[in-house]
Amino acid sequence: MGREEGKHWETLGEFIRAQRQLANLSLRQMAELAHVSNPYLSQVERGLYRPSAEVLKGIADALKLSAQSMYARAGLLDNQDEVAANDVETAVRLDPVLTTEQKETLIRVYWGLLGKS
Amino acid sequence: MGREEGKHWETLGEFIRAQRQLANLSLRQMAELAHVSNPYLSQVERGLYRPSAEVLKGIADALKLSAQSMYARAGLLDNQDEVAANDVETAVRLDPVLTTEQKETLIRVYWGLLGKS
DNA sequence: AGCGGGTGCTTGGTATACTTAGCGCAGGGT
DNA sequence: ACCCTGCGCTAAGTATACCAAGCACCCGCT
Repeated sequence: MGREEGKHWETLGEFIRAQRQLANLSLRQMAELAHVSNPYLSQVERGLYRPSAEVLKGIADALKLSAQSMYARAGLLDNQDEVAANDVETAVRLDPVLTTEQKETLIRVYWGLLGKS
Repeated sequence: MGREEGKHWETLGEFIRAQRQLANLSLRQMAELAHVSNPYLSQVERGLYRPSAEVLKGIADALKLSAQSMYARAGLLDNQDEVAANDVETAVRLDPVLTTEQKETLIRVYWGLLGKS
């Protein structure tokens, strides 16, 4: 009844699925990593269920991203400045693997996406 | 099977109860603030249940604590790798401006530069 | 004596998170 | 052809988070 929150959940599922495919993981592989069953993960990805925080953390671990960003995505962490203030640009510049030119192009792409010139 | 995690839950309940009494709130008062029933809050405080993240956030709000410290207390946030998470991927994922698809493409470009498939 | 309103706790039920077994389909070897 | 292995999804069940109603007790009032 009364519980009518935002629609974070649908987009959360899409987000998880996108990240999983980005990591080239199958449902079952990731389900095992996240310590959940594969059908359940499937339903979570399609927005049928809102996973508990434990599961969310497992998923975050499996995807190797911070639990914080997961919670933020799920709308469980409203305080946006609690989420680290690491912006894309500095992260790119700090990357130990990329060459300088690669960093430039990547940042250029980023700026392009932002619409900045 | 072997889901044998730490005993954060018992101490979490004690913690919540202590904070509640510190704020001079009765069970029912705080239950209303946290949008849960008072019997349930009672049981949470005595460690009978492990509350979901939503409830945890409600409690944190009611106690005017950061949800983050609540999750940390509940063992849902491994504080170690949270600090070190300034690689490019997570930075992109945390970006507040980009859309999900844009993040995907950007990460794909990044992976491409790295030579990973 | 009785009320009325406060406290925290127990009980029984409902909603939903989560699992195990199994379906149907696609691609690769024999 | 036929198996095998992998994919994602469905169906049906179990476990548990969560709630509404009510109990027992205490304290201040009349």
